[in-house]
Amino acid sequence: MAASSTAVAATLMPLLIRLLRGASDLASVSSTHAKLLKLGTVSTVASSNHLLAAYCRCGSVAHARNLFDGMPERNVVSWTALMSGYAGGGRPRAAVALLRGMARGGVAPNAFTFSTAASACARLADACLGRQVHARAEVAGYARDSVVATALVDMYGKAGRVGDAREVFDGMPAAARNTVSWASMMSAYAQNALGHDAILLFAELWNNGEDMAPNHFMLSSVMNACAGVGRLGIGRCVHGMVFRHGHEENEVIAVALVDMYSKCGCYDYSKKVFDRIKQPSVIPYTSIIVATAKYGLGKRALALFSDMVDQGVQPNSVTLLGVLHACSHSGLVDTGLQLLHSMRSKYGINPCASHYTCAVDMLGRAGRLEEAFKLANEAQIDGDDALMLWSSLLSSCRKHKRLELATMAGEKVSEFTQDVAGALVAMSNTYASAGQSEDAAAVWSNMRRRGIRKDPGCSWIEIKDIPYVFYAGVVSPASEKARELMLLLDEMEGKMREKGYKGRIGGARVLDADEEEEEGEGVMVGVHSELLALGLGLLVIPKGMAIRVMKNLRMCSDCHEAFKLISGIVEREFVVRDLNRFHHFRMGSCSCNDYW
DNA sequence: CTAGGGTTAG
Repeated sequence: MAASSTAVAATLMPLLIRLLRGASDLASVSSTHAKLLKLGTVSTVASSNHLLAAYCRCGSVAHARNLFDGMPERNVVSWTALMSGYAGGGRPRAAVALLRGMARGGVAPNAFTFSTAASACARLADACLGRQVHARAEVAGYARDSVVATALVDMYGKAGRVGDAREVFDGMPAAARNTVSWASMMSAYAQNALGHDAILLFAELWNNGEDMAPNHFMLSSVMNACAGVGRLGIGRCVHGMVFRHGHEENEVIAVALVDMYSKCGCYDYSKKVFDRIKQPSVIPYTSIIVATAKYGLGKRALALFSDMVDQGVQPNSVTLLGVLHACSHSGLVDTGLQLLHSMRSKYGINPCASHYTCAVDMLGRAGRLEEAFKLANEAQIDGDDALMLWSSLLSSCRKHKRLELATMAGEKVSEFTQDVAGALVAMSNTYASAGQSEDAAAVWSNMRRRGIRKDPGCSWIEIKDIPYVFYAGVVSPASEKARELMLLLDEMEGKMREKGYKGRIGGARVLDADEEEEEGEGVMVGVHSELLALGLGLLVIPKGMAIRVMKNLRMCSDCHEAFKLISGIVEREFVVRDLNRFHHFRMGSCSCNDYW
């Protein structure tokens, strides 16, 4: 009798296990669980582990936990399965905490455990916790395992510690570095605004002739890097690889391409790629809407949005932000306000800080500053989000020369202690443009006293696939080209004077090779970096080709004016990507119609 | 039986 029931169990078990592996819903896992209980075999560690994993896969960590708690014996697989369940179920902190639990239970973690724990830390973007996991993995001898090390690279990258990520990557045995490891290191760079380094690493992999076909993960990471830094040349080359390796139907790749072309100043290509996507989901739609917004094509962005809704695609919070941006950059202020106030009822999305900031910016840009202040106060935003909101108001006040309101916004800003550099510079510039240079200088000396430094503004231009970066007021290294560049800008300045231009674009210093750039001493900086980049473009990019310049800050109105004039003088097209949007200069005017 | 990577915004 007993022998026959054991025999039945032995034949049924593999079947039930197979059933579990294919199960994706709670009901079928539960019913298999019941059958296993009837057979009396559930108490073995292996069958319980199968059940644990199945509960986690179908998203019911609570059931998994119950089962786990009732297990008389647990091994490393049981612990790791549960950990993976927590990590995937949006409770990464609980996942990592299990590491301590298993130590108490006397179970030794393995490579699976550490990679799961590291990936949980990545989700948390918590370098401190991640470092502890790293240390434990090191002690246990798993830190150089291919998967564990790759998870650590990803973790450090997501936690903003690129240097640590690179250290783990470099410490891996060469044989352990596979496509995933390389792709993870590239995304670590790309996600930390170090796109040029991501591209260099990609090139390194390429030039070493490693026999590693780029998969769609790697290609989208690199494409993302190209988008971030506006490297059209490399981006096109990567597009070619996408074709050669047959990834052009992949939607994630297509989105990366849409994004890359739009951020490199090629809206038309971006739109072409988008139009080839068969059934675009919310992300490609959002991407093209944001792109359209950045080119100042507000009406077109709104049309794309209504297409999307007609197709039954649910917008998300990012989509609505994109649509608000479109309204903002095109002066469709009342449409934008209606959208803000109806997004909850129409699309079920609660406006959050970024939506309010965008709307406040839209009102401010349009000069409706009283309304902007009212909305800013009503929105009840606090924390770091509030800094963004008030900084944006501050720059609107400056643009519309409303010093009294600027001071109010400035007071709000000065309550913050972190990341205030940008706002303080805006405040100083506000005083400067109102002619109060002493107040402006006071803000600077206050910043110096508090040790607050601002990332310098810079611009860059890609020439024959190589980026050239410029900082305000200086050209280096000293070379024949540098001198030619200065002469050209002087010449342009002269021609612009005849057309009534009052700014100054020549006279940057040429730095000698061994000379270090000094700290900016005061409010006045020299020639802005975008003009230097433009000058190089004029020197070396053949006539007939558009010159594309990228900048890490917003374009100032003097430079904007200069670009317009020069486009008329030399009869060429320039595309400038600034922090927020694109400007397309042609025949003396700009696509933004001076509204930005 | 348990593990790592990619897309939209800021």
